[in-house]
Amino acid sequence: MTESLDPTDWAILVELQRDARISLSELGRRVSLSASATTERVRRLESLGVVTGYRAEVDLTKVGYPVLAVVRLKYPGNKHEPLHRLLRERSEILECLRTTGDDCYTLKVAAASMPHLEELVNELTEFGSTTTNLVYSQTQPYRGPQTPAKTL
Amino acid sequence: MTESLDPTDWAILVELQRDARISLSELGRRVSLSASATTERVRRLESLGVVTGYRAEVDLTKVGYPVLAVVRLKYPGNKHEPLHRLLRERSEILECLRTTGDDCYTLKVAAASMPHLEELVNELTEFGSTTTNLVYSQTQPYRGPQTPAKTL
DNA sequence: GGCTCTAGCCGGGGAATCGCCGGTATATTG
DNA sequence: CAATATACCGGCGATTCCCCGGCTAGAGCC
Repeated sequence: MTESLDPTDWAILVELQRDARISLSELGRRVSLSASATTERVRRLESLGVVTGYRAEVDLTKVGYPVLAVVRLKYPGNKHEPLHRLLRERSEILECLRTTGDDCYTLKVAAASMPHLEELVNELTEFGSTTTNLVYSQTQPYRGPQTPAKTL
Repeated sequence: MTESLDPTDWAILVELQRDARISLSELGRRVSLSASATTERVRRLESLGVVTGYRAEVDLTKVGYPVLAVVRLKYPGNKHEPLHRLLRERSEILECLRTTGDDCYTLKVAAASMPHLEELVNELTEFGSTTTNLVYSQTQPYRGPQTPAKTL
């Protein structure tokens, strides 16, 4: 905290969200900075925890998981360890959001087939009642913020 | 298509999903391959579209978007262009899944504050009725598949 | 078997990059 | 004003990248 990010930092974040594997020199060129200054800023963003990592994005269909679903889980109990264990074990569960509302958890799940999805949902139903919606398409795979937040 | 991925390809995918900015030499060391063979495989995975990109992962709170919400949108019409335009313009909308079920769209939205979230939801409500759930926490920011799908 | 073709891997060498150091200009502080 | 801190640049050796040719194993064919 709590140095806010200046426009150059935002430019770096935008570029690295677009392509995280460009060289630091190339990144410097794009944000009009020398390579060493760029390196310094990126290191700073990493050590401040602003950038938490770099991930390759994979086409789920092409790696054998063509079925994508959103599963909402109504979880009455308060024993969360077994669920967390399942999340760790099952890399088919891509994302797990704990939310307000009746459905305490919203999960994004990838499956190889409908039987596979059924099996996954069955495992989740051990914990509570589930609502499953299949995903037709997703607009962008993922995107992060591109501009500083307006202070209201 | 449709060369399936061998164990070495999967090892590469796992490593690049964990840290997409390691050098190709280091990646080669981790998967027990020479740098040039590793490069060749990575290029192949990219050109096949298995790897669709590399993204820096950003801490939303630290860049000024501490409020995360799941918004489900019931969209009766079939005019999707205005919605798609909103998605492109508003980088606060991180993800948009079109799904089966009553709520045609499930969105993941980041906001700077509750008033900001309200404004975003108002914009979405132009298109249909919305259901909003705030996110307390998310287990892992994101994760992709780590193993080949079992063929059933 | 013997031949060819191909896929996949290795190694090498020049160009580019990385990591680290010192030096400079501006702003802040005592 | 002096001292410190911040952010930047440039330069140097070590590493990595990129592209090439060569090697080996396996498939297909005669």
